[in-house]
Amino acid sequence: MTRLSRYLLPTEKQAPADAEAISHKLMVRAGLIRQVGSGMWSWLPAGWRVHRRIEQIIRQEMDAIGAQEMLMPVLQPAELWRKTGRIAIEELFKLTDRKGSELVLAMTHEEVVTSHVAQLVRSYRDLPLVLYHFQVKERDEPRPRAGVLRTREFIMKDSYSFDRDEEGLAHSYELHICAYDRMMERCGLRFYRVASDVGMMGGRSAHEYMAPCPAGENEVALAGSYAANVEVASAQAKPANLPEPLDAPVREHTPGLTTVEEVSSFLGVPASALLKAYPVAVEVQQNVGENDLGGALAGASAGGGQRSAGMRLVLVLVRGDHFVNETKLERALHSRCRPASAEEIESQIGPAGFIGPVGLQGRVQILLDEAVHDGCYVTGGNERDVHLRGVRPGRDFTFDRADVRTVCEGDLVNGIPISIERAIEVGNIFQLGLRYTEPFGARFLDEEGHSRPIWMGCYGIGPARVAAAAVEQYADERGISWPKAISPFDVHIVAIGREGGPERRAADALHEALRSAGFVVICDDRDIGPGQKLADADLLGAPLRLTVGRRALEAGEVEVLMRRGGRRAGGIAIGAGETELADAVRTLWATLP
RNA sequence: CGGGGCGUGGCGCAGCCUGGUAGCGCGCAUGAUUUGGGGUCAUGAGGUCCCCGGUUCGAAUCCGGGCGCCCCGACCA
Repeated sequence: MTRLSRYLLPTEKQAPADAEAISHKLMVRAGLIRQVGSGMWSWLPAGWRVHRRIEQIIRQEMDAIGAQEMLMPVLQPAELWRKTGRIAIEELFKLTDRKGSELVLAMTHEEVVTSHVAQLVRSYRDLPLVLYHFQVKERDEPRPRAGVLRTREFIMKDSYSFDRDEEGLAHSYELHICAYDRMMERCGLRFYRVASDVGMMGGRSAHEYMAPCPAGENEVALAGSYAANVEVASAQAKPANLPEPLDAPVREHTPGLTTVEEVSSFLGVPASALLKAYPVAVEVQQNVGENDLGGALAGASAGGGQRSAGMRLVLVLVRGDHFVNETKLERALHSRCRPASAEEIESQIGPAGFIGPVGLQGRVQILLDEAVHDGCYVTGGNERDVHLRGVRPGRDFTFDRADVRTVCEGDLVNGIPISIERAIEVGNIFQLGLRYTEPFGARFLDEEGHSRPIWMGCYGIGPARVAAAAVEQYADERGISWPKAISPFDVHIVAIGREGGPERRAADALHEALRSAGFVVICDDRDIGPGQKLADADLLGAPLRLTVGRRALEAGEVEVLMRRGGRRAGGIAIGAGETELADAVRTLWATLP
């Protein structure tokens, strides 16, 4: 029996002063988590129950697709990470032991699992293989935030698939999509599966599982069946409103006017008729073919720097009402890039705030966004206090083209306008391809005895984020409202009245009946006022609340409240036998979200 | 990495400017009262005022250094 009088559930009336996000406030207030340091959190008993229930759902769905659970260490030799080049990642914790050996704290486990597979898998008969574990991940986050949403240490389920060929990988990927869809549904989350950037993992195709909520750090673009992270989303732009074309560019004096807003209002043209010039410094690759290895990982200035051969400038042009998307830009350039420094701009292009594409031929590559259609635009004049009107791409400057802008709300995909929502990334799946198996020499012998590389995928999901997302999505002004599958308790019994009184005896009987029927029950038997108990029950958010007070005893019925929406259900007869009680609750339970 | 803010009992805060016995609300303990929405009363416990150094007769308060934590930004030229 779980009695609140004996349970560590430190609820608080006031949220921590520094909390912003709803989930942060409520999870602390409800006594689920406590902070240890920046980005470091303990899970208190009730919070840990939530975490474990989510884990269990994930575990069941992984097992259901034939994945095998194992466990790999967090502390790892740095050598493994040198092999893949990921030693250069800044978020990777590095340390040395007393002998001076270099170690890392793993942020994911591709290196270890792949090194195992490279050793242990020999034959096509050993494939396909899916391995997973729940393990702590360590990340030196530049900025931990929002309680358990972005932490430096967290538990993640990560699985790794190993296949004979690309088709096998695609199949493993599909299996994971099914498993992940089911996990999300079973956890009761509203979610989107969106196309995403491959990011630091390197590799090929990728999707993210996004739970929409205001505290989310990501934005997703949605249009009908289209769903993509804004970092990679593409869409058809709303048409620009262009002025009459001119035969040649005309100089305009624009003293001190450097922003799109200033220039467009001064010249009386809409922002969409301007070309915004965004100079970036791009890493020059010596050997593009080899790039898949280091790829997006080797930071511009990071140590190792195997193939950086200096920087060159590229002038990116997007419409004045659009924004450059650096993720898409790096993809288009097949290289890391960063905004150019003030010195680089001044020395190679022109005065900051007045730069443009005209007159740069041969000196700086010009990359024109696809949403810039033929017509005459206003651009910087590469001269202080001067802009040019009537600049026409192709006539007045030459360019390369790419889709490098961030989509806007209302842009079209297949004729359907995009909406943009904030969301928490709770899971992600990647087709890694040979990104990790090659460096570790993970190969197998096929039916003909030929050695072939193993095709790999990886798949992560964070139970803590699932929990936080559920809190965000369903909380109301009274507190948390858990989906029934992941609530710390199924039923919260509020026992009003004095200890030893008839209400308490009735509550105990109810507790025992439901417990033996398989429900996880918490009973508030504390010697405090009824208001406090009811408020704590609201805060903790179990889906079903049963109140046993004098009112109930007189009516001969226990009062039932469904937390979501605060709906009252018909009472349950107190005098009924255990079986009848359990059946009544079971019937109600089936109707809960 | 840039900007801003904060560190005083478990939580939320005041006191600091203008140096002089460390306070308030909630919580906690004990007792009484109350028992369907955080009720009431009484008594009580609990603090290295983040740390180190300096100034001073005297530092939570002033000065210097450090540590910790939070928020915003880190594309809009």
